[in-house]
Amino acid sequence: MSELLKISLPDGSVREMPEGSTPYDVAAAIGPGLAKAAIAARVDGELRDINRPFEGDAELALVTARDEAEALELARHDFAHVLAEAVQALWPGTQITFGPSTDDGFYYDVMAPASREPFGMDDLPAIEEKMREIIKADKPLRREVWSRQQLIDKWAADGETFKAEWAQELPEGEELTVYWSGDDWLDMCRGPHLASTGKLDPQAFKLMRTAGAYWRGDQKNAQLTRIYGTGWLNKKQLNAHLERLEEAGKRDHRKLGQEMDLFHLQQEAHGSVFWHPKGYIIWRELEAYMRRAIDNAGYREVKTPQVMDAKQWEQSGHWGKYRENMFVIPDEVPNTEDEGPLVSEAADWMALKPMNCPAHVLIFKQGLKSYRDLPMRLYENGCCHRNEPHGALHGLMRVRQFTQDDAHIFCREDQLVDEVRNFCQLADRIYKEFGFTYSIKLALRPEMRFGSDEMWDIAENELRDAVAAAGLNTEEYGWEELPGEGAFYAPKLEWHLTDAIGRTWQVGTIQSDRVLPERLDATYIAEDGERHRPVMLHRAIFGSYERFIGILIEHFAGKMPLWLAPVQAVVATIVSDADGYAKEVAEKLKAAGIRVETDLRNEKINYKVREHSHAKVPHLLVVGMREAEEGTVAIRTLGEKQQQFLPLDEAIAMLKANATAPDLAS
RNA sequence: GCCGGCUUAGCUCAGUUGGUAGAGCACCUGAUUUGUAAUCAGGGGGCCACGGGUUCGAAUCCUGUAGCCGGCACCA
Repeated sequence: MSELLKISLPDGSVREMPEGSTPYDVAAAIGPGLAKAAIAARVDGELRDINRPFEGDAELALVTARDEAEALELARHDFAHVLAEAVQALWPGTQITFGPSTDDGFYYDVMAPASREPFGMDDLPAIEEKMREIIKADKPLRREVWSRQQLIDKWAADGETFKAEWAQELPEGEELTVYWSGDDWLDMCRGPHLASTGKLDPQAFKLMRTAGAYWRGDQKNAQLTRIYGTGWLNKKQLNAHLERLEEAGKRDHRKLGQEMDLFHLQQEAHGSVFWHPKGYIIWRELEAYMRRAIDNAGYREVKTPQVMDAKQWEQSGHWGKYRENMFVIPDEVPNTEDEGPLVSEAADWMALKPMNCPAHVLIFKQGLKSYRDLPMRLYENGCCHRNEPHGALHGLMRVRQFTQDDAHIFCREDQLVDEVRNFCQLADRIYKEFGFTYSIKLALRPEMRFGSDEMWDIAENELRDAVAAAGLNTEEYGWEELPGEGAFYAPKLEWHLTDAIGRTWQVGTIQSDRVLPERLDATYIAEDGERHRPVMLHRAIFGSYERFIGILIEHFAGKMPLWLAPVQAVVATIVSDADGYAKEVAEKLKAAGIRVETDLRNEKINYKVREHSHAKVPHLLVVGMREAEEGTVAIRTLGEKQQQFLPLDEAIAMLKANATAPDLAS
């Protein structure tokens, strides 16, 4: 005689259910409406299939489409399975690998059969069609527990070499599961899944693109085709998402950079930016802002050589570990007479600096340093060159020539945590002044590195401690540790900002480094009269001016805050009679430090308004004969419909106040 | 670097099965003196990314290269 299971529900009630019953049975027992609405279950906190029997007494919370996060996750995961099934149905012999859900959908990595090329955009409509068929067939998704050997045999028999390889590495003891789609297709998967493919809305997904992706994320492995889709609960959500993407496209800094005449890139200098006058105003404002910040924080600014001898790079370790990314140039005028080969010894080469750190150590090393000199904080707007993989270049976000707001802090061990914490606070203040929210990560020791494990233990722990001291190691700040992602000389704290379409980019960093001071033999004289090794903190907040400006443009959709706007005001006339007054207004604004232009063209005011609005000029000062006689201006502010009529003096005072940088505003 | 796609006027884009290149905006000229998101008319503009091939003939087909776009890998 089987016992009854006690199933506690969120409202505190307990239901007794026969052994072998499922969350669905509970839902059905409560009411037909709930049975229909329930799509999955949280059993003792774990998200599970609605049809998976209880294993004992349990706490149950039924999941419905109202639980949007869970519902989306389940749907996207199911879409991924349906995608894989569809591809195999269309092209037998296709190998499948993995297909997770993503922030806005799903993907699946597949390997096309040897008989055909990798899948491309042209294949997507057919796959979508097949996916809809599978969804409409309403195939039950059934969980089954398999042994590891069963899995290996199954994949080997099917010629699924990737799956077989993975199954080989699965742990022996663990409960391994597969999910059947109907009774003719299965994938190994932890689950959970919806009850059947028919729970998906066939109109709520769209395949977006294909891309190459390496098996297990390793360049040495085969390249699979990754098919990306976006997936939602219904068509309305899908359309809203597609609209969001379109809107995000309008914020793209590459597009706005061209439209607003800020900068351009061209083939002959790919990866290096041509800054136009308007774009460079933003740069100069940021530079001035950062100089104020570092002056106040006790840094001193320096400037170091662009090119140094390869011997120097050998000593710093860059020649050995970073040379692939360095622009190397011969330290010799080629002999044009016989064009003899240039020798390849490091001694005969020079290299453009990919980083500023060695040069800052060289400044530190000039003269004897006392413990009283520490911490010594050297700052540089350092222009670096890195020969990045061409596929990595991306507008302003990833370039080959860039300028870092780079500083190196030389300090004693006992000063380190304070320095890191102070830096965290400075970075926090600065990001907030720009209106950014950031996430913070700790990148741990990489495979290719200098220094002992003990040294890395210390370095990693002190960064952890400093972040904890600053209270930033929380979910709110997206705190996460990234194994293997550190630099070859030090672990890194990383600050990340997000672009228009949700990609995150590292901007700020601080790294505690004991390797470079050692390699370049930096020392100071301590209280004991002996030479000691300083610790070196590498740090940046903008990361690079290029990337930071790219993110600013996308964040503000080109509508820069007044203090950063390249043109802060345009004085536009209605009739030529007011030209004289318009010039006078512009002169006064200019004298007050406002970046102003005049528009005296013989065009209708509607035309001028439209044009300057498109150009995202924050303030349009319209003047006609009325304003000229009264000594006023009509101010139209970007994004506002109402205009303000102000006496000229008041208008100037207002603009001047609004154009103050946030760190200078009282 | 790898996979897929793209490259036509300053910009955004058309261009049928291969037959000698088009629009809108911008620009120039003229007219228009206008009160808050496009005044009208006329004009000039192209090595169809670059190289090689197929063809009587190539923007169009094939092939190589470069750059760009989306990912991957790598990274600020």
